[in-house]
Amino acid sequence: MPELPEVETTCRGILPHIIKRNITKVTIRQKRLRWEIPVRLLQQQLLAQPILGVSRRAKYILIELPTGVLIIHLGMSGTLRITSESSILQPHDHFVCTLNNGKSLRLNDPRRFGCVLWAKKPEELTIFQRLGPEPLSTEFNANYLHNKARKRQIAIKNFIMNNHIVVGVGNIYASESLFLAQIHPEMSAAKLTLEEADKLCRAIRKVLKAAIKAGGTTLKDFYNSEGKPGYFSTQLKVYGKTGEPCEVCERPIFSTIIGQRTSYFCGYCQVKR
DNA sequence: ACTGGATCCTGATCGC
DNA sequence: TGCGATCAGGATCCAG
Repeated sequence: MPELPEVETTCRGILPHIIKRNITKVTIRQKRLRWEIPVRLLQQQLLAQPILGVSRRAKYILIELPTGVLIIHLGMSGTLRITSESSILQPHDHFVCTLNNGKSLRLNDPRRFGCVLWAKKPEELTIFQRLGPEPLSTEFNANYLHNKARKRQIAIKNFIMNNHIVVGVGNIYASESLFLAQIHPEMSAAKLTLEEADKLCRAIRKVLKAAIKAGGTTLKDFYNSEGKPGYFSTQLKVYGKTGEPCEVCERPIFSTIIGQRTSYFCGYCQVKR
């Protein structure tokens, strides 16, 4: 799925096409996503109102209207694209907003792990209240991470992928960040020293910023709002590189399953302890 | 309060 | 070529 950089790329891509436009039609072809799309509520709330802004919180895309916020999550396989209003609907185009500029905003999500929600204010939703800090904010720092990690026996990789701890770090960028910070993904979070926490925070920020700059990572099916891929995959150091030489020490990259997710690391640069 | 595992889906790929 | 097994970028929920 889209991790934070892909969601950020999507937000930036759709913004100029939808800002200040009105939604003239809402089409919901499949309402059974992660949570059922509130069809009637959206039909009531979205029509004939100007879109005031587009932003992101965690991996949620927030489209602000005068009476509330349309909240979209892309799940594992979702894309949100701008197309011409007349272009033919594709399989898995579940949710479509037709705009008064001849364009459409389309959520396509084959696996249907995404969601479309409505809230007066996102903060009123439980799922938003539980979210940890944005990784690119000052709130996410060495002291915060070190303090949260105390007494947590879970593997550090799972820990940083937990959106109650910090948002936006998914399976790709977790592996990449830990490689950059030279921390073994299976190390228990409780062992994280303040120094390592600092290194890890910086690594997460660096990786995410670089990925945003590159327009995200396209493995196979991430495309931005204009249908183009992201180019961060050329900068990946370990993700998907089992057996290939580590860029630093030239020993082979290992992969293993941690918390049901494949994890990639260098067994030499990221010493286990 | 934490932790690991199951779970929601479709589609691509791989081995036989 | 066909078919079943396995694996995917997420995150919630549930049992222990």
